[in-house]
Amino acid sequence: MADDDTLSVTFAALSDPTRRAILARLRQGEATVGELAAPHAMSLPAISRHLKVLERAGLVSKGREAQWRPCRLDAAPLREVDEWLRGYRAFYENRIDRLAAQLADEEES
Amino acid sequence: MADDDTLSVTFAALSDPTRRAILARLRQGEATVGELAAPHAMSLPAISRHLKVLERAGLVSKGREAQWRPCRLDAAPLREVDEWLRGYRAFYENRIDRLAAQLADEEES
DNA sequence: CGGTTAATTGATGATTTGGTTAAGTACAGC
DNA sequence: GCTGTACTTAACCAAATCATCAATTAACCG
Repeated sequence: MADDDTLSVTFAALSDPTRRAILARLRQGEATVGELAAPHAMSLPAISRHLKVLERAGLVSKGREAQWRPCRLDAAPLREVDEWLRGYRAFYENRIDRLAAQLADEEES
Repeated sequence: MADDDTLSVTFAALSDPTRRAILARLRQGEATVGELAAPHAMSLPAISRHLKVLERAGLVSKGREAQWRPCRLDAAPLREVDEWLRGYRAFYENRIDRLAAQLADEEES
């Protein structure tokens, strides 16, 4: 990861497929740590730590209900990712259109 | 990083501010390794490695022109990020609108 | 109280990351 | 061919990451 700026922490949190799977699961609603761990061939402590990474990135928040820690998605940091991405959108959108336009230009000359 | 799926590699590459700065610089057009290194208080080898990370992620490609390696932005992987993000857009967009709606509901009841 | 369940924390270890300096490669030009 | 410029690779080191199992905390329940 290296730095602690929001974007770096967010991207780092998203760079692990297990963590992205957890986020995907949380779109369907709250889930306990155990429920989140179930689909993964991984120990519970490992999932607990992945959740801590997501929490530190502000992507997940945990409640306390008896001995359960219901987790829920907190997507706000993704908006920053979206805004960052916006600065690059022109470079990857309509790629085919722009390629076609370029080819047309070449043909004209 | 951990895994080698495209999205993981891309997010990992983006999780470093130096690398994001390099991408930002490349939006303005091609640049040599030395030119990319100049703004950073960091040795040239360090930048060279950052570039290799970006290359492996498919975000940058290098040419060869005499002893220079002109680098250019290759934004295609960012489209995948955009697509991934799309699945979460509903959770972070119109946050204020949805909050207002929720408050209105509460007031009604 | 004692036992079970849910989850976190500690200790450990392998691997990766991100930086350094020093040496090596490749090309340009005198 | 020699020298300087551009960049990469090698060797090394410190710190972070990601997993493990074992121990701990905390709450419920009979």
